This record gives sequence, C-alpha cells and structure tokens, in this order.
Amino acid sequence: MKTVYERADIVPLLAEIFRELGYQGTSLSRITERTGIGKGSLYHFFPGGKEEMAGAVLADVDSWFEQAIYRPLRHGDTREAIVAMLADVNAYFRSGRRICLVGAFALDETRERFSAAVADYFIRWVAALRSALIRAGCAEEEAQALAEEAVAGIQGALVLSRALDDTAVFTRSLQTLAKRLDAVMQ
Amino acid sequence: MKTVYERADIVPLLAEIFRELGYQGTSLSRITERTGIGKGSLYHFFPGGKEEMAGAVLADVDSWFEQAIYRPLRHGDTREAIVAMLADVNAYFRSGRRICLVGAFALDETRERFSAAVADYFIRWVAALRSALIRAGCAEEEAQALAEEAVAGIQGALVLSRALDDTAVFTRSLQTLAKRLDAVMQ
DNA sequence: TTTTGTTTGTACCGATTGGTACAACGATTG
DNA sequence: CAATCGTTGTACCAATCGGTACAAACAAAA
Repeated sequence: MKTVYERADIVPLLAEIFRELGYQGTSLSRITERTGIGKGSLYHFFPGGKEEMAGAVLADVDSWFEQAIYRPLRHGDTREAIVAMLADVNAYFRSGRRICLVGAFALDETRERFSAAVADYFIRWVAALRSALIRAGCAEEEAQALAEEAVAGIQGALVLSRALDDTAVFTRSLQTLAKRLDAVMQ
Repeated sequence: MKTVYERADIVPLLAEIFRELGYQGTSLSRITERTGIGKGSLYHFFPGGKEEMAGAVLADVDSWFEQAIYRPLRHGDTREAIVAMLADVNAYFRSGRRICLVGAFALDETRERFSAAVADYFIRWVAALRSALIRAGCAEEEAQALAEEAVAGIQGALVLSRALDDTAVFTRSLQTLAKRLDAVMQ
C-alpha cells in the first residue's frame, strides 16, 4: 500500500503539528508518526528540510490571513470588516484552544530563523487594522495605538487562555476589544 | 582550576538561558557552554535533570513576581501599586527585549509539563490586579475583565514588540494600559 | 507493453540529545 | 596529618536528531 500526496495537502498537516509542538518540538519522526508521511516524501517536496517545511507553513498561514482578514480591512466596509475580523479570529483560533503559530515563533528561539516572515505578518495586520480605523473616522495616532493594542490583545489573550486552559478568557477578551474598537468609530 | 557554585547562584543563569532558547532549545551542552557549569554540578543540584532545572527557574520567577508585583497589589496603596506594577514590568522585561518565560512556556508544548505552575502564575497576577481595582472603586465584573485585559495586554505586547523588534511598541502598550486602568479608578 | 519520470519506503550516516557512573578534587573536620 | 563529605570534570551510554542515498513502486506517455 502506498499513499500519494501533493505538497498542498501536506502543508496543513504540518501546520497543525508545528502549531502544537513548536519548531523545535517538531521532529521528522513525529511528523511521520502523526501523518504517515515518510522522510522520502517529505524531502522530496521540501528539499530544504525542516526549515523549508516551517517556511511553507508560515507562508500558508500568512496567505490565509491576507485574504480572510487583511484584505477586507483594507478595502471593505470598515465596521463590517472589523466585526468580521473578530469573528474570524475567534473561529480560526478555536476560542483560544488553538495557538497562533506566528506568535509562538516570535517568542521562540526560532524567531531568528523566520524573523522576516514573523515581522511581516504582524506589520501587515496592524497596518490593515489601522487603515480601517482611520477610514472609520479615528485620528491617526490613536488608530496606530488602537491597532497595536488590538493585535497585541489577541496574542495576549491566546497566551492567557491557553495558560488557564479556559476558552472563556479568550472570547471575553475579544468582546472587550470589540467594544473598544467600536467606541472610537463614529 | 575549579569553580564552586551554590544552587541559588545557578538558577538565575539557567533562567536567562531558558528564557532565550526555550525549554526544548536549552540543551545541557548549551548550559555548560554558556555558564561553564559541567554536568556533574548540574545533576548534583538538580537530580531531576532538565525538568527540575526548569521547575526551579519557574519557581524563582514566580517568587520574584509575588514579592515585587502581586503583594503590593493586594495590600499596598492601589493607585501606587498599579503604577509601580507597570514600571516594574517595563524594567523587568527590559522594554520588551526580554521575554516572559511563563508566557513562552504557556504557548510551547512544554505547557503540559508545567501547566500547574504556569496557570498559577497568571491566576495570581490577575487576581491581585483585580483586587486592587476593586479596592480602587471599580465594579467587580469590570475589574475582572480589566485585570485580564491588562495581563493579556502585557503578554501580547511582549509578543508584538519581539516580533517587530521594536521596544517602542512595548512601552507604548504599557502607557495605553496605564490610561485604561487609571480611568476606571475614582 | 515498454519506457519514462515522479513519488515513496527503508536503511543508513554522523552529530547531538538527556542522563549515568565514578574517580579526583577541595574544603572542613577530627 | 588523616579522614570525611560535598562538589566537580570526564568518560561513557542508548536514543534520537536532521539529513542522505537509493532502489522499489507507481502513474503517465509511448
């Protein structure tokens, strides 16, 4: 018996493993163990090895946020996009049960390896939210601070709800954030 | 030549390494390399090996926060304690250049190993801040939400400022947090 | 059916992992 | 001085790490 994969099928599987175990905790044997994909296949699709795998996963995550979160914030109806962002974020992170891979990489030693991708992810998130807030009538310097506060708040809520093993903390944080963002828009 | 250590001298050295490299990234050879302490000494003071070392570091961090942050919040003048908390946090985390070890452990696979200590750290932080807010005249449910928001905000600010490699993000977040906490106290 | 080229499983590699064993060292005590 | 005891460096251990080599298994084209 022999299962045939495509690169696009493997990346989401890798993502879940990296998210759960971190970069250092993800060993090739663990990948094989959980997915059934052997080293032969892995190094065929990712000749650069583990680092290329993690890079592909980061790019995949990034492209999802780009189309699902950032783009609507930049171009769509601002009020609607902000509400959608919070709802999508809550669904994506499964109310805090799931971790932000990029955030985890930022804290890890791994950061140095992927610093460009990690920084890009957060810069674009803050910038997109900031532009939505400004279009909604928020003052520039206030929009910057609020956008940073919201993105940081989400990351912190992930840390906290994960530490307390309590999804209520995460959803509550998102509600508080929603009020703050709403208050500043006319 | 032979250097003689005590356990209390070693823990802070270990803390810095764990903080920088994470639990999985900290290998015994890296410890020896950075501190000059050999395996003989390490296993003499920490017979439980790497896990006991990390546990000792967590306990050390916890006791620092207990006396420097939590206790003043619970017993001292509330306004003063909250201002001091933000200042001490800024100094402790070196304006975001330094990471929160407990927060990093919460995101890591490591969490399962130290879940009790990690949860305890955050529970007591939130509870101490909450009690200070209530004593300052804040309503109970609002105090809970605000305390969680503040602690999560600090953790998120660490993630964000680290990702962007920008200490300004961290200090700005603390200032915003200070305003929020101040506004709710009469 | 044969050929071609991609995809896969498996055996292997040197390096490093966390951990153990133990003899030698240094200070303290007698 | 001799004996003791806490502390240390070093040599080891099996297991696992990321990575390589390569032949067998496959699908597609001829």
